Amino acid sequence: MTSTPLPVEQAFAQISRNTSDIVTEAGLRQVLELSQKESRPLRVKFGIDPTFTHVHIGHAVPIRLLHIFQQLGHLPVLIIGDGTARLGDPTGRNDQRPPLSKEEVAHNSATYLEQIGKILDLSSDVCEVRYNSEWFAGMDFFDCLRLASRGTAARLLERDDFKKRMSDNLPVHLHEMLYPLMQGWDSVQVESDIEIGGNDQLFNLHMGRLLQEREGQSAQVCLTTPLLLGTDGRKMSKTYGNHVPLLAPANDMFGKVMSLSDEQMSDWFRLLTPLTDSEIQSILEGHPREAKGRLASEVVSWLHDASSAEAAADSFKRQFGEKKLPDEIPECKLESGLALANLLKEAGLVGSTSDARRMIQQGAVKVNGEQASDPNEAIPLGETPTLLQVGKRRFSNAIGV
RNA sequence: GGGGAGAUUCCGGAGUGGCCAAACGGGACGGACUGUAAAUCCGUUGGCUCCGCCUUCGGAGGUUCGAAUCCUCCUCUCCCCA
Repeated sequence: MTSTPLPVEQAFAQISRNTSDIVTEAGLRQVLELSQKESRPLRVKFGIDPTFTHVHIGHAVPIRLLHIFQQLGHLPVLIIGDGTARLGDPTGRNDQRPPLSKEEVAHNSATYLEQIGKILDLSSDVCEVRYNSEWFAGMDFFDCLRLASRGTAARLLERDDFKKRMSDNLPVHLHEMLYPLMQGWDSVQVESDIEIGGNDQLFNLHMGRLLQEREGQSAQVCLTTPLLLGTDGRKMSKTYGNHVPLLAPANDMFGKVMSLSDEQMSDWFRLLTPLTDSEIQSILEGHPREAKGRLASEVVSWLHDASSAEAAADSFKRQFGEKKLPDEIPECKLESGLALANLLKEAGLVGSTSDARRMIQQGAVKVNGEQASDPNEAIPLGETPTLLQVGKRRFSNAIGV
């Protein structure tokens, strides 16, 4: 993955295109120059807490920046926060995170690496993966006190979410205040030259600088990436259902990107594809549907591969553009003569017979292409598959047993 | 140590004896339309042997013809004062 180093200014431009804050720009130029002069790869830290299992495409933005560094010949240092996860990052939250069990943390860590591996080359010669329990697990109470003595209450209370909670009379727990210090301590431990984080991480990133200086290291450069909004333009979040999971199958991922609202396209192009600004510009001047199709193809070929992207684009066009059947319809073997509502449930197309009845009532159900209206109709099944369809996206070929 | 608030259907959050399978918002799903799984509009959103029946409102009991709503105990959350 290592390539010949780019001139500093070129690298700088490529990096800054994908960041929202750079602390400091001069510092960034300086480490890039130093790295080139000493031909030493920069240690670029990125920490994630394994607090949940599904990584989505919004999380991919900083990881993609990490990958850009990797391609420039630098060394990503991935910190799996199995220590900090036990505490939980209070950033942006107005309540405490529930503490996670050891088992949950271990499970989440494993799924994280799988997902991140889609974006970043995790081979040990081009990437360093560290678990921060490595240094936190062995600290005793006096070590904690020593760490705590590095920060001041006033400084920690500058944080927005702490400040807000204090003024709203919501609790701010002592251990939460230690979180930024822990993240900063990670930087000291891995001697990072640069740390990347989402743009809500700036405060925590700064702690790394502070602690590194106290320990006699040079302060890391902090880079934050812009926030990628969800498909509907709101903050990307699972509860809004507006995210794209990194592990989504190609067809699904393609469709999800196609459901992006038009206004989001330009950001998504910039933050998720390698296209240049002028290329993006000209794509956006064309038809929005074509542009979105291009975006979807780019994203799918990035996270899957080019041929899946092509296949996904084809089947999307066929299924939704021309309203034809998808190319693969799952089969199920069922008893012949069941009432339609029960048949749909057995085929797994609906969650319950009540649900089936509702769908039929709403005109969503087709049997062999014919709209069905009677939930009690007995459906004979034979060796020739009977095509069951619920809505535009649920299909099954039923065969009698 | 003292005082107070609360646990509701996927989520948030109404409801404080019958009109409650439970408002409203979010999410999800369906239909129409289209430029697409955009946008917009309309509708659905506990289960079943479905014009009727069954099980839900933290857990266990109790009062009542009738309880998400009242009482008792339990579990768990949260706030304020000290």
